[in-house]
Amino acid sequence: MKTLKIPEATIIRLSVYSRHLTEVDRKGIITTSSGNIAEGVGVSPAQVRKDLAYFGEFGTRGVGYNVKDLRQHILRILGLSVDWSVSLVGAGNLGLALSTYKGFRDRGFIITSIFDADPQKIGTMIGNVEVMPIEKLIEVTKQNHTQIGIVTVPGAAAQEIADKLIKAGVQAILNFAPVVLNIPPEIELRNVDLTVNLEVLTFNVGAQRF
Amino acid sequence: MKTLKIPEATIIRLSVYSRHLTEVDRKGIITTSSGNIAEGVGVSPAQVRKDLAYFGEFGTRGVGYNVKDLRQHILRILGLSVDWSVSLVGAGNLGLALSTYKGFRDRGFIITSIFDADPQKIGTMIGNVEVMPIEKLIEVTKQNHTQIGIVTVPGAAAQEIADKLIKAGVQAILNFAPVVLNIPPEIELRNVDLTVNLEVLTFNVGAQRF
DNA sequence: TAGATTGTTAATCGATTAACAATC
DNA sequence: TAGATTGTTAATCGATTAACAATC
Repeated sequence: MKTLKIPEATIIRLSVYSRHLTEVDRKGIITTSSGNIAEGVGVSPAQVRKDLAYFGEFGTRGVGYNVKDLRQHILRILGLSVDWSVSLVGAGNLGLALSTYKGFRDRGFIITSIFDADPQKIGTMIGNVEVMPIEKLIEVTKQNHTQIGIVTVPGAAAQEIADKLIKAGVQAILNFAPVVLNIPPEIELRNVDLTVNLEVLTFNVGAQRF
Repeated sequence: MKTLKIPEATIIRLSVYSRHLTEVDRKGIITTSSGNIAEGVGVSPAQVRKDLAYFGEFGTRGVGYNVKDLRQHILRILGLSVDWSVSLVGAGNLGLALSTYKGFRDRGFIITSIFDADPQKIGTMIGNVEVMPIEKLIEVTKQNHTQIGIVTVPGAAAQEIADKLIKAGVQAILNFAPVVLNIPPEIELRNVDLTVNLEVLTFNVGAQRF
């Protein structure tokens, strides 16, 4: 099996392209080009073609790309031709926000279970999902064959929760806790670090100092 | 003025190093090394030294780094030796979560005003900040000399809000709306794209296909 | 001094950009 | 055919890693 390594930046851009194509399709436009896409998302046309070239030939020389087709191809590449079951751990404000975030369901991410340590929260409903105690995390996540865990607990609890999620068989974790998690290499991990993002901004605002 | 360009990846890592050093300092440890830091945050020692070398010499050969000193140096580099005023626009669940996020205040990011388009929300309090109408955004943000805007409105409204923030004089925008914003080059912009992050995970989980 | 660890240079690796032949 | 646009190769640019002299 060919394991050509693909830049992560390419994957991020593909996700953005697909969202752009959804918009373009909604406008009823049939055909587009690397130049159009590039303009729509703020990259170069060569970048668009290079990114797509990792996965095949989706266009027609002299013509461009069929919008619907290309969109479908990219969704399939990203693994979005099927739904994904997600366990969310930590029903604080951020967990609540993510649980009710429309964008996830639109892309096929279904939050099938929510867990929290706070007895006050257990049994309450978020959307149509009941908040369950952490003690049920492994059992329920296993039962649902859930592939993805989202961690929105405080930093101090995050490693323990990640360990439980992995024990429950998830293949990927999206971590919002501001800590470096220790995770076996076969588990996919991404960190969304809210303060780090602000700090890149403040560095750049003052960057003329260097 | 020397304008040595510094990789964005370096800035992100510096932020993580500083957080790690806060922990180490809390444990009462006086001296550390690039090897210790590297182990703590999951990078190589050479990477740590290289990142620091962009900004000066902070260590002692044969000895290592003073924890408190290095932490302070990094915070200053990141622009965190002063507080930053933040305007948050969009008081939905995500806006609420960010408004009450302890981690921001801990690093010197003070949310000084919150705006929303929903008349139902206007006048309600989030923490000790009153939700104001969008019509007041420019005036209040200017008055406060706010440097940073956080956008947590729906995608369709995001560009308009970004324009207003820029008109109000912010220097940086953290955008959570899943759209590509059009922003003048002198304004710093970072996008936190929640679905894109999940999609990088699903791609990687299925990546053996390529 | 001997051992440890930095700061820095050179080598490697990887990603982006530019150019253009292929082809609709 | 002439014009347009892809797919792909080569050139460039940038970031990471490895190695080591400096030095505490």
